[in-house]
Parts: sequence; structure tokens; C-alpha cells
Amino acid sequence: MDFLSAGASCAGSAPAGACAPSADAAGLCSVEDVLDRIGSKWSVCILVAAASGPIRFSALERAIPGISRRMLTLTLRNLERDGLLVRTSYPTVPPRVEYSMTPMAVELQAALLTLTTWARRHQADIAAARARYDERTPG
Amino acid sequence: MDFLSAGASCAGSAPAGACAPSADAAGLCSVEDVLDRIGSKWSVCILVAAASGPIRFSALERAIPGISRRMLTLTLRNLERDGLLVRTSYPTVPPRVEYSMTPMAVELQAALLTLTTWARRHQADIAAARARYDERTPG
DNA sequence: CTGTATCCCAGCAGATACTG
DNA sequence: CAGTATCTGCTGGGATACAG
Repeated sequence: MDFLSAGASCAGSAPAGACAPSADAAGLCSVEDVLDRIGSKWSVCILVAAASGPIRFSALERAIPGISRRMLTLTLRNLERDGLLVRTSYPTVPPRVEYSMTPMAVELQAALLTLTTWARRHQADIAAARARYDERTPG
Repeated sequence: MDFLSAGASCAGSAPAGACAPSADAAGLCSVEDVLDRIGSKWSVCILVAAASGPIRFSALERAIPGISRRMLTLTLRNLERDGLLVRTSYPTVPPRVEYSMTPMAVELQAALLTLTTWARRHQADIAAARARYDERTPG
């Protein structure tokens, strides 16, 4: 539990304890909150799609098959609210809106890369583990 | 949902690469699956609590304030199914069960460290961004 | 001590339709 | 093009009670 001990809170509102020695000042969002945001269903897809540079709403829609217009908008708003994306609208006609990553989001990409690497390296292991588990546990 | 379904992309039914502009043919959206797992509300807490060595059910319960017995069990089962935790039960009385991390999970800790480091470093920035956004957008 | 089983609800998320 | 609005179903997760 080394890496959460320096002021990260395990659960958002958890009192200080073995897992939540929160040194946060009041009002700061916890690491948990941040991870919740990152772990939401479409955030990573959007962040990845925006990695190469500013990207338009419709381009995002095309780049992320399966996402609904509603969820795209919602997730973009959240990302923007957290200061990870910047929304720039050009008052042309038809309207044109671009989303670009902030420096903070660029840093996040590096962090996500570590996870990606781990995930790809262990994809097979996890699949195998699941298969084994499911076979042992017919229920 | 299936971790290994070949060509699985962001939404699980999307063509490979559609969501992954970066240069990974395997589909970066395996990250989605990983984050879904580790991004679930309690997984990280449990992983962190188990980092120091084998830990008992009751110890986990105490270490993670706010977690319900139900969610602790459920999350442990998922982690075990994915091959991240190993469950060892000693047929003593009263019963004693220990959970320990697999090597794969140990590697994951390193990946999580990168993320949590980022999260901690930008906690204040994110909180500030949110405050700013909420002020600019009252309704 | 280590779980299961059940009920229940808030919020996420999909589908669809409408608008500046 | 880039969204909003609304309805609705689904599931994660809390509370509680029971069990091996």
C-alpha cells in the first residue's frame, strides 16, 4: 500500500485508516475520484482519439464505434470539466467544434500507456484465468 | 466483455483500430476492459491492501472503510477470476481465508503506481478545473 | 470468521426524436 | 454539424438478514 499512502484517499469519503490515510485538504478530489472518471466507459477511448491532436465531434463519433451521441457529449463534458480537454467552437456555418488535450491529459496518456502495456502483456493470462475459473465453478 | 475475442475493439463489436489511432494493432481498448475491472469501485483498494502480503477477509474489511461485505466478496471473486488474487482457505475453526497477489497483480501495481502518481500530482488541478467549470456553468 | 441471499434504488447508458 | 430532451431499461452497489 505504498503508493496510496502519501495523501491519497481510498474511498472518496472514507475516514483515515489503513487504506485511506487521506491528507487531502477539504475540497480536493481524491485519487479514487480521479480513477473513477478515467475508468468510465468511454473516457479512455476519447482520450486516445484525441491524442493525435485536436479532433472534431463528428470525427470522435466515427472513431469510437458504438458510442451514442448522448454519451459522447456527456463524457466530453466531464473531461472538459476536469480540465483534460479543451473545447473550441468556431462560429462558422455549419458549426465546428474541436476538442484538444491539455498538458495534464498528455501526461495522463503516459500513465495510461503503462496500463496498456500491462494489459496487452497479460491479456492471454487473464483470459486463461477466467476460463479456468469458470470451468472450476460451473455455477 | 470477452477479453480476448480477436479484434475486439472499443465497444467490443467495433473493427480493430477504430478506437486506437496509435500504433497498436491489438486494439488499445483492452485498456477499456482493464480499467473496467480495476476501475470498479473497490478493486484498487483491495489490490492496494493486498500489496503488503497475504491478507484475511476480515482484515480487508477493516482496511477498507465503507465497503460492504457483499461488495468485498464480489470484488474479491472477480479479482480471483481474473487471476489477480489467489484465495487460500484454511479449514480451521473458525475458518480462515487469505488472499494474496499473483505475480501478474504485482506487475499491475507498478502500472497503477504510474496512474495514482499522476492522479495525486493533478488532484488540485482537477479540483480547480472543476470549480472553474462549475462557476462558468451555473445552470 | 467468512461468506450467501434478497430486496431495492440511484445512476449509467441506449434509443429515439428534436433544434440552433 | 453539434448538440439537447425525454423515456426507459439495466446494473452496480448499499442495507439487511441468514448460513456454514
